[in-house]
Amino acid sequence: MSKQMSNQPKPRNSRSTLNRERVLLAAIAIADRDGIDGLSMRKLGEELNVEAMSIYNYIANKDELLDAMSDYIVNTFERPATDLDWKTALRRCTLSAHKTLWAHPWLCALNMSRPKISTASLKYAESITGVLRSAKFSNQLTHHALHAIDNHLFGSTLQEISLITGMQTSSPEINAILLQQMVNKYPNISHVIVDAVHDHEVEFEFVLDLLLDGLENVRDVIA
Amino acid sequence: MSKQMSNQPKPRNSRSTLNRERVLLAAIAIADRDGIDGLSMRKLGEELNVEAMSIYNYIANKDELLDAMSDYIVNTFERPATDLDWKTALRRCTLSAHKTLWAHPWLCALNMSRPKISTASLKYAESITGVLRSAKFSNQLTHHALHAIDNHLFGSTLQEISLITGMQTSSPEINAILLQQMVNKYPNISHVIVDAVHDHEVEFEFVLDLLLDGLENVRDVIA
DNA sequence: CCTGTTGACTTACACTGTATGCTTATGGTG
DNA sequence: CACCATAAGCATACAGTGTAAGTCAACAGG
Repeated sequence: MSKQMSNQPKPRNSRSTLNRERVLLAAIAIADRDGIDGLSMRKLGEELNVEAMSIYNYIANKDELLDAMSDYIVNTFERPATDLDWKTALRRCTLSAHKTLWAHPWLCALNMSRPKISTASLKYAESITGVLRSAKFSNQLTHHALHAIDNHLFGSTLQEISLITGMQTSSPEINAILLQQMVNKYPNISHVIVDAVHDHEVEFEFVLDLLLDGLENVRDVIA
Repeated sequence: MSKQMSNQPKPRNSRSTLNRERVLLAAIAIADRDGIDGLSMRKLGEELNVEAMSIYNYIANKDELLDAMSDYIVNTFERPATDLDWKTALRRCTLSAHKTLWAHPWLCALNMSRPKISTASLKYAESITGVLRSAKFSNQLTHHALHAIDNHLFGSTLQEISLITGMQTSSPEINAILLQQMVNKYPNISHVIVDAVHDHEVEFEFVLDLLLDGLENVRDVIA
């Protein structure tokens, strides 16, 4: 009976410097620094002072690594408070998640483009769904609301991020020239752009409120 | 003066079977068939009965190819009709674009993850902006509306597509088992899922209407 | 016919993820 | 204490990627 039951593959020898969490954190650090395309197994090994192949003792393949990275962060999403009214609670936690996504610019694209329905995402969705149900939304409307909020969170943030990084790749002067040329070709856009406030946070909140208010309205009209 | 001016790189020798459009169409066909990851320069060459390197006579690099593919399709987006009220016009062309995106499942992710502001996207945005301005939306609100609609179009569609393709990768039996396990772990989601209608088209339209109605409301309240 | 242009081909290189087999340190057991 | 099965880390190798560089042949204009 002295045989230890190690269902978790906890390494018992002190030699092992590696473990799943260290791999994950290093991978996230690289992705934050060099972008998700800059994350290769060899570079990850370098970061961990280990050969690339050693990493495969802790993850099955790169896809699983990417999934795990995504899960790791989604798990840190702030959950909706249960002692607030539904709108404030969802508003608050969505804005919090929005901020988290900005801290890891690669996460949006990763999460949206990979089909996996992870337990992390499910747990988060479960909490949101709970709030909506408590607020007397119908099943159908809860379903719509969940998707609407989720899409806005990931979709808008992704667009914000890719727009910004796109701007940053070209120099300011080039952007200025492009803007000048735009005035001729795209009069409507130019006109709007000039005196519209460009604040992602504001814009994100605006549409979020549009959705939340709209959902509330539909709920009350039907009821 | 017999020398022909060929500013467009039109090949004059009959030998050349290749041209930019043929490359583009073949690339789109492969992406539609095998997914965007299944599109490699060598496979593209094979499809065109040509070696991979020959393609580089018509495109600078793969990134430019991807941009061009995206542009090619965005250019086919139905433009908003000018003889309809703004809401119907935007509703109609957004639903049309939604359908087009579904026909090329790789487009959403591609377009959202690459920062480039293409002329194709700008032209489309210009037309939308025109409609909004004609409908007496303020500059600020037009700006918000444009982003809201655009985000919904690409964001929601991307999520729909990746969800579907995710389901398809695992077998139906596995999905059934997962669903069963979910009932315990995620009671709220399970409860909602059971009798909610799952129709992407309906869901997409629902949120779209939420946005359009909300925007109209904000416009009229402010005015 | 000759010649310069150009489009297609060939080769080569630096990457990628990862399958396979080897080495070596380690902790548990006799 | 000695041994050894185990597993962590390593080295090699392979198929695949995008693409730079150099070669070759077919065509058009003179």
